[in-house]
Amino acid sequence: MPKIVDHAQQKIKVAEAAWRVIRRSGIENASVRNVAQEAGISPGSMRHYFSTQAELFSFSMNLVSERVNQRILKLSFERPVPEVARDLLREMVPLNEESRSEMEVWLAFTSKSMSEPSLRDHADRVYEEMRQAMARILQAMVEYEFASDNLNVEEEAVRMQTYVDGIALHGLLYPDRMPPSRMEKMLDDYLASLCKKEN
Amino acid sequence: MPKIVDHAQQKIKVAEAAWRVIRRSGIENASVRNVAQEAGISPGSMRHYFSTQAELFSFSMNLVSERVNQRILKLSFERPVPEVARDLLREMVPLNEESRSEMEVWLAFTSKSMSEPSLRDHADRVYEEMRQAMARILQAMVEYEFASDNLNVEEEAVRMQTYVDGIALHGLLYPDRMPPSRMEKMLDDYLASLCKKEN
DNA sequence: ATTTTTTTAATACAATTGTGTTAATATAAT
DNA sequence: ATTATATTAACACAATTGTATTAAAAAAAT
Repeated sequence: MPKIVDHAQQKIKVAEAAWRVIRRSGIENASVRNVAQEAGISPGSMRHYFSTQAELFSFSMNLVSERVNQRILKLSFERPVPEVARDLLREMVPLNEESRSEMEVWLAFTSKSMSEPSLRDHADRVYEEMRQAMARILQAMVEYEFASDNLNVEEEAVRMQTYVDGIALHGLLYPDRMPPSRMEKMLDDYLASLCKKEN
Repeated sequence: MPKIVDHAQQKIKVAEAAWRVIRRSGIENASVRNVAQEAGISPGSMRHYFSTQAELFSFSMNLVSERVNQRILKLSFERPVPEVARDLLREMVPLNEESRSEMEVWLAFTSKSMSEPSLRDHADRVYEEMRQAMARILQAMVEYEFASDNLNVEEEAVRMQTYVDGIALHGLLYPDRMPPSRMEKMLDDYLASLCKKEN
């Protein structure tokens, strides 16, 4: 009957507008009206897709992690494990404008999640998923004998995540001293250090 | 003549109230009125110490880094370099409630600084100071032959800072998997890796 | 005790916020 | 063309925001 618009697509359009507002002016300026204007629709209209601001934030935060997830799942796993590991880690630091944008927004949401339990749940879930992905690739490195079987996989996964997130944070905040080339080198060096037996 | 109150002390009292509000409810709720109430004074009264909210934020952010600085300067430097290095790094991660509180607030300000140039300047300055402190301790480790003189001090300082900030971030956000004991171990392991010659 | 000056309290104001409500519009099926 | 309905625009409302102003209160010097 009426004007059929892709509901899901429209929500994504609005969420991406929210990202742009957050990047440009901070999450404290991501008001309903500002996001609607950025999305090119009326504020009242936006309420049709997100009846509350909390919903919009939750959806926008979810969409960030989903995008990263999709890129990771799109990686080819039919390759030597070290190559897969390298590409996996590279998806978790801001190497290009797209991932940089996502991670700036992610940092804003993560920071807000410290005092917002609803966002906190999602942040924790994503943290766990990432850690598990890292544990799996480490396990594979051990099984294919690229890494020593002395390696404590679970413990190393936490260390890896800490290391990678440190690189990502500095890549975001201090890109002059931590440009993409430096991030890649630090990731490569780290993976190389894992490949030496008996570390 | 009139009621003499320690102006500087009062500003600190207000800034610390701002910290508590930021920790409890996020920086977006650190309004003039909320902070004044937390400090136990009237909103109009607070304007005598901070005529604008931007001033309050700037002062509060400065106070955080000053506290960390003061603790670092209070360290005894008349000791074996590796001990000094260990204690220096331990001041840069949330090992106790005091530093945890400071760093939670610091993360909030740092995150806000991404879209607030005024705060950004201070964040960058502190980043440089910390990196230089790390470079100095690394230089000392080389000079006293605890570390190989092959070590590129400036490059390693960036790596060290990235590593330490990663630990601090995970200590803040995921204290279950990154408790103080784990942070200490990761710092110790890192320093030990520097002490092996020819790395 | 009086005076001087800092500090506080109380209000005011326009702007912006999140959230509702309601009337108008546009679109696709009949 | 008519109709049914999804979509939009416009406005309303109370709450909160930063900032400003003004009168009351408090305290220390004389």
